[in-house]
Amino acid sequence: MSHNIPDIVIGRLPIYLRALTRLMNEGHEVTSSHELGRRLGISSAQIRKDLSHFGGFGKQGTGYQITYLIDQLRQVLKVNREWEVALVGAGDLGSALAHYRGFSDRGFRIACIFDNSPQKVGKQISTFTVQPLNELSNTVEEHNIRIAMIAVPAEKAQEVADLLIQAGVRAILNYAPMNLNVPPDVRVQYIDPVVQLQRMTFYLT
Amino acid sequence: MSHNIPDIVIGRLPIYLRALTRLMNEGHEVTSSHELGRRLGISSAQIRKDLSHFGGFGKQGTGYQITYLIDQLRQVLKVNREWEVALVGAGDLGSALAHYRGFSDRGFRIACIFDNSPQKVGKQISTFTVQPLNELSNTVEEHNIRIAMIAVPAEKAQEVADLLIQAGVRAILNYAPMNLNVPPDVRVQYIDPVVQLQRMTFYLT
DNA sequence: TAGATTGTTAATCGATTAACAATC
DNA sequence: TAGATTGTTAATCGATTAACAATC
Repeated sequence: MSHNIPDIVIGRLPIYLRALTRLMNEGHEVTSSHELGRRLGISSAQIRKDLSHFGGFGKQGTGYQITYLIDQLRQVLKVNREWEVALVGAGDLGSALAHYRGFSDRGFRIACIFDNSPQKVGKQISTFTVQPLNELSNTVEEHNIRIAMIAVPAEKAQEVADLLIQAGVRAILNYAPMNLNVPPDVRVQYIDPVVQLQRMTFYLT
Repeated sequence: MSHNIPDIVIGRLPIYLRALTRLMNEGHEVTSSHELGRRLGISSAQIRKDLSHFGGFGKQGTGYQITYLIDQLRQVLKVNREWEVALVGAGDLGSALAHYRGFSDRGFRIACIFDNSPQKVGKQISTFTVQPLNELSNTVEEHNIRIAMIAVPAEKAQEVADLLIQAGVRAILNYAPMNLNVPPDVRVQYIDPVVQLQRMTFYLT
């Protein structure tokens, strides 16, 4: 079972989870590695191999009980609970994230929003009041927050990351278009739409 | 040179390009595979190998002229021009994208925005007027637009994708949290913040 | 039983790394 | 020249796929 799972396998589990949830909402009760693979453009062998790292979740001849597999994957990924997330940056993007309704049923809840511009501090965004950056350490430590999203300009991203890590954050979703330098026990994921667009233009004729 | 470049290599080039631009802005004129690798957490061998697919851009003993390498990578990725992008969805996220200033100097320009809600159509967002979805085909075809961003609810994403592809789009950046079914000559990239968060919680203690 | 599909092993494929001659 | 770094080849490492016995 769970010896040392490759990163790349962990990276696919949320995709499986999303597809399974969709299948469930469409009224399916059971699926197979073939059906899931067809939907995702992944080989059925890979899906079975990936899942086998964590246990035998299926039945020969019939496949996988969808609700059961969803439960198991949520457990593996530790999203069978609600994680509080700190959001730094209350610009257009930060506001859009604050309003986004899609976090809560997938394991996350924004708990606080920070910004250092005087125009933003004190502002009401969704159900939150924007806090100044100098309250970040206290708030994050008090709530024992381990996850943060950075939606500030590139020039500020590294210093914000340093602050967050200092306060105990160990997972960062960085929307600023730059690489962050972090200690080895901190995970970072990046969202840069321009990078993703540039990954496609090469193939356009 | 350019026989059949692995996807994964193409995927790293925009990261190199971003880091090189940053180095340039910091005043550097020359860099090495070691320096770049250190910044990105990538081995120097991999960077040299990746670049060697497209030519010899460096000099033994000294490294890479940054402005030259940037030029070459922009050429390889075909972002040494400005691509017009169609944006579908004028909600919080669509609006944030419309206001984002970071596209233009990296090869992209939003050219039009579509939404099918009566409250949104006709609305002014940034410098755009939101157009109804039934104008999508005409506008996309007229401008010969090849790239689109989808920022609509998950339930609508597949039908919007079908419309876009029908109109000639061949590269889609999908913000809706679901997999799209597209023909093999269409590239899709996905942005789902929850997936990225779920890739990190596994590692939290 | 016949048909289907899992979980796993072994084979294949591809990507990363190490090493070094070439050379600035 | 001495030191540094590239581009490339070969070795290593890891991930994907194919195949199939087990079994529902």
